[in-house]
Amino acid sequence: MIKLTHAEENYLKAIYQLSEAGKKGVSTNDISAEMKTKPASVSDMLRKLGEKEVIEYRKYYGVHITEEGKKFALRTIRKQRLWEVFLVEKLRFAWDEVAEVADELEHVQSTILIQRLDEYLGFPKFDPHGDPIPDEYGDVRSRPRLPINEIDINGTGQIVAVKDSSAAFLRYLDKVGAYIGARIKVLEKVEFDGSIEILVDNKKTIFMSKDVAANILVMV
Amino acid sequence: MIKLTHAEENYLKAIYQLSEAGKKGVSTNDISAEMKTKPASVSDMLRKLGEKEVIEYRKYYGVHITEEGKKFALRTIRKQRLWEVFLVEKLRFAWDEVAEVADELEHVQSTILIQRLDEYLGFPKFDPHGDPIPDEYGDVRSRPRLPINEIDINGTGQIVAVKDSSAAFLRYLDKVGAYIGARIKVLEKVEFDGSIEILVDNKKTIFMSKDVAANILVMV
DNA sequence: TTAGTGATTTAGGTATATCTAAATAAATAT
DNA sequence: ATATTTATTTAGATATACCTAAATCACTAA
Ligand SMILES: [Mn+2]
Ligand SMILES: [Mn+2]
Ligand SMILES: [Mn+2]
Ligand SMILES: [Mn+2]
Repeated sequence: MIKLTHAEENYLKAIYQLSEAGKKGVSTNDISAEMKTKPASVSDMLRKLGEKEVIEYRKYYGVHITEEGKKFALRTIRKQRLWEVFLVEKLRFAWDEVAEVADELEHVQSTILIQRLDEYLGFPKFDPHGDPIPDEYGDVRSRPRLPINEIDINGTGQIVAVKDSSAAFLRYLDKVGAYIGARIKVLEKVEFDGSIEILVDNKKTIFMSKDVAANILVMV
Repeated sequence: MIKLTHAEENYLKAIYQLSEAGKKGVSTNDISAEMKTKPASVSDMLRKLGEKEVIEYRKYYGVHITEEGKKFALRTIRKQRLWEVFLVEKLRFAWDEVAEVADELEHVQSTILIQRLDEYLGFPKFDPHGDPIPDEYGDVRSRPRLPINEIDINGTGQIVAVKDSSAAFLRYLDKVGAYIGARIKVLEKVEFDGSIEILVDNKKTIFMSKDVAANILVMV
């Protein structure tokens, strides 16, 4: 049976998520940026992950995650997101405060711990950022969702997730009053810079840049 | 500010607990046995802990923990015991199943996490094995307690802790029906081998060896 | 089609945490 | 008081996970 270290789990999760985002092979530099380590360290790690056959690694041509690798990555992601739910729902963490702690908790090794946590939380399907929680077999049920900037004028929907989970972005959303579950309607799209005005819960209007809008995901 | 690695935290906790048990300096071999590492590895670690001034280390003469070291050890112990309470109270772990998992969870770095966990658990004062949980300043309020074999015939009391927290011992206690909180009365002490018969909750009698009795702590 | 640039890997180094085997200090027994 | 035993440390290795600097590969632009 393959065993992964904490560092290997972190890299593999990053590789999985980068490959989901981009579809094609993931580059050393992308991983380096995501992991905040130097490209040289990434090359080292890719060799090791290749040997463990959780990625397919061709020098100079980026990596692809294997089926086996996906299973490991999804297991880590499941743990991360369950712990995020725990921190928010049970320990009253804000959604911008969970990243660091969940990034440690996700490495605790215990199958029963995760099963029990899942049960204790009521088998949540989504984490505090709207991201789907894989089940124990690695199945992810993802909802169809669109960034706000791709919604037509007068189109309506419900905020279901954020693409960027950085503390800075999340705190900004808190400040302007955008949150998961909010019902929105697109009131105006400025041709010039793509900025957008939305109505939240039929009460409040929010102006946002195209950049912000692109990071808020809505179910129509 | 001193930073300790996971391994250093584990060693320091072991050293603290061994020195509490024995009072005098702790030997390399004792630590080696407790940590399940070789004496050579312990020597290495002692040098490092000495440099960080959490222990006082004189080669060949064992170690003493410093005041600074005690603070760190008690912080780790606090975290371990709070997580043990969480696992038992919230996730329905048995008291013999928590050791391994809590031994990982105790290393998660987040002051707020522990404060919130403490609050969430209702500020418990004792862990599932009856051991006191230090407060956030490292103060431990320990109850006076005696091993059953030191109680006189017809003496009564309440089981408040176990000295040995190994899964084997705890499962044995489950089997014979001894548990934290049980009210007991010493019915007989066999002169020959020190074995003891007790009455539990005025209902059930249990025979136990002196060895077992010595590991069950009672408040009189 | 080749020179140059940027991406990537390799080489060599540090720090942590372990090990085995050898050396040495301390404790014990004769 | 010395020899033997036991405890402990040191020496030298391995494995992980990083780093910087140098080398090398791949792609692109002339
Ligand atoms: Mn992580
Ligand atoms: Mn999340
Ligand atoms: Mn531990
Ligand atoms: Mn305990």
